[in-house]
Amino acid sequence: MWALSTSGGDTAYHHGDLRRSLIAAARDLLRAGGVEAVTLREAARLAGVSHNAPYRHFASREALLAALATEGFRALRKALEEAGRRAEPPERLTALGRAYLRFADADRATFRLMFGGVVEDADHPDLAEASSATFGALRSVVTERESPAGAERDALRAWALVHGLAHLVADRQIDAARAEACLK
Amino acid sequence: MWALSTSGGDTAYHHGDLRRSLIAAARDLLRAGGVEAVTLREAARLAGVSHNAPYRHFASREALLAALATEGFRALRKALEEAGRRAEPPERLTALGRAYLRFADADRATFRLMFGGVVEDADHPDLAEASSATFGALRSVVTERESPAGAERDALRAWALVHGLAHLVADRQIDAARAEACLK
DNA sequence: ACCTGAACACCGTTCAAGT
DNA sequence: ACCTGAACACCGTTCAAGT
Repeated sequence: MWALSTSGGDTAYHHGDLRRSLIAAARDLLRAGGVEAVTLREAARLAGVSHNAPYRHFASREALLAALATEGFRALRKALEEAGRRAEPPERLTALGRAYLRFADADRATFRLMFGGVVEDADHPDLAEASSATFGALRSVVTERESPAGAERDALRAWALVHGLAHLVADRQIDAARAEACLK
Repeated sequence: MWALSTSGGDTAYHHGDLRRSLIAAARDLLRAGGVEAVTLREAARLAGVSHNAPYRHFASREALLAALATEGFRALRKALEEAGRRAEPPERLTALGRAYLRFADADRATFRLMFGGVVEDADHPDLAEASSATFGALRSVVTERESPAGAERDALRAWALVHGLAHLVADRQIDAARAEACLK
């Protein structure tokens, strides 16, 4: 009866897309109401399945949150890499900073989930990998022009400045334009 | 029968200390398990009252969280002011930065609650006031030595740097000593 | 004033069962 | 494999009632 539904719309999750549907639903909940609004039962409801079906794809609510954070780190990494490709060394660092700030501004809730401490990296290997790959992309650009003494400290300072600005933007304490003006 | 208990220990909350007991209990829960571990029912249990008694002092769970964040901002402000009093202008800014980082390191969970976006400043007047008073204390020191063009941007940069370092410390991505080394 | 117990609509998670 | 319904122990919040 629904053997044909693979190709058609509403019931696609019956054939392997439930994971994706749940992540999409959870992302909507996150953006609308923050971490505390993300519940397995509501995500299941939005995906049109029973409250129990999510456990076929996520071991726990935290695993679903970890998947959202993982996707966030991948998207941020992609944005950083694209910004890096579009600029040459003197301005490259600024371009990455701008991409970082735009990410935080465009998806505040995901940014907060990524850095809010609700999901522990250590408990979710995919998340740990995505997060360190993102920092690797950032670090390689931040250190590319320096090697003398103090380089490591300068790199950390640059990272902290951008990260702090991003948090202030995500918290709506300053706006994105003022933050970008600080990138020099 | 318990008319005398005002002066004595366990049942003091029956006479006006319940609010304080609940905050203390909530603080323990926050430090032990993060925001999501703070529940009204568990705080009530720790304080030795029925699950319903907290509503005499807090309109909602969020109001209890707001009280914790408010106390956090007051403690941070006090730490910043003391640091400022103990140092003179050239080093004063660094001293404040150090105090900020030590606060984030010593009470990561509270720092995250204060800046994690779970409680909205706008919904809690006391919190809004405590938070802006804290930023005022910071801002006055950050701008005291400069007035020429670019001063506002430099002040924001200094704030963002310290704030970013503090988040990285709270997230355990760098340790407090490395962060302090970045304050110059 | 401050506290209690029962009640309601939610959660996350587990289990036995259906296709 | 993937999904369902019932069940359990939790929540936040409200209400009627006790002292």
